[in-house]
Amino acid sequence: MPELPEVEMYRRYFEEAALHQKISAIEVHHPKVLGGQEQDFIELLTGEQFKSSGRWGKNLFLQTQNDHTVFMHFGMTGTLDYYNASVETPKYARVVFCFENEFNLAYISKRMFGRLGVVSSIAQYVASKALGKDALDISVDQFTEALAGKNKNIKAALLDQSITAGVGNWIADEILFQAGIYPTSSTKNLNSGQLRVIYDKMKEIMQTAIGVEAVREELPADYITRYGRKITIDCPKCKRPIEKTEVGGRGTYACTNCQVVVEASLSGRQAGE
DNA sequence: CGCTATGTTGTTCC
DNA sequence: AGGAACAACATAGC
Repeated sequence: MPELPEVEMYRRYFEEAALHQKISAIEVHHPKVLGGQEQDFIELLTGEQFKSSGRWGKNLFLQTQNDHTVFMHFGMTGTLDYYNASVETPKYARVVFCFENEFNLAYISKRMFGRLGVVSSIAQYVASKALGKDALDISVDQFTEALAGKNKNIKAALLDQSITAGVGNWIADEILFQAGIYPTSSTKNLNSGQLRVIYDKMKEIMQTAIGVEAVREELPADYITRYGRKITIDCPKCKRPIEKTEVGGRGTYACTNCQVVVEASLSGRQAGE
C-alpha cells in the first residue's frame, strides 16, 4: 500500500529490525523483481551489513557498510517482513535477505509491480529516475517552480514523480479535497495562493499520515481517504455524496460542492499576483 | 465473467 | 514539446 507515509513506515521498521547483521545469504524467489541484476545483486551484497536507510518519495534505500545501496520500490502491493528463519517463508516473498542471527528480511510483492536492485548511491538512482524533490523536503518555492509552465490537471501534476516525489493516488485526492480544489483544475490557472494551500495540505497530510503510522482508520474524521474505497461516504464537510470519477487514468474521489474547478481568470492576471 | 486496484513505463496520437 | 489516452505488467477480490 505504499505511498510516501507507508514507505516511511517500512523504513522505520527496517531500521528497528535489520541493521548491523551480516547477510549470510540472499534467496531470489522471483528474479524478475531484480530486473536482470540477480548475479550482481547476490555477489555485491552477500557478506555485507546494512548500516543505514533512506527514503526519497516512495523509494526506500538500504545502505551497507561498504556503501552499496539497495533501492526498493514497492509498486502497488509491496511490503517488508522480518521474520524468524525457522518459520515458513511469507507468501509472495520475491527476494529474501538471510542474516546470521537466523532472521530473514523478505521483500514481498504480490502483483510483481515493485522492483529492487543495487545502485552506487541514492543520488544516482534519483537522477536516473528523474525524481523531483521528496514531498516532505520540497520548499514552496521549489514546488511552485516545478509546476511553472505546466499545463496539466493538478491531480496528474501531484502524481507526477518528476515534479515532487511521494504523492500517490489516495493522497492526491486528499490534498485536493482538503485544499477545496477540484482535481481537473489546470495548473496553469492556479494562482500562487492556491498553490500555497495545496503545498501546505500536502505536507500536513503526509505528516498526519506518518503520525498515525499510516493506519488509514486513524486518520482524522474529515479525511475522505479514511475508509478506503470500499465504503461509500458522504462529504465530511457538506454531507453530500462524494463523487467517483476518473482523472488522469486513475480512480478519483472528490466533492463537487466543496471543491471548485479553477478556471482561467478573465482578466488574464489573477488577484494577488 | 467483468471490473477494479495505494504504480510506473512505454507508445501513439494530437 | 508537452500532454492525454491507453496498454502492459500480475494477481486477488468483489
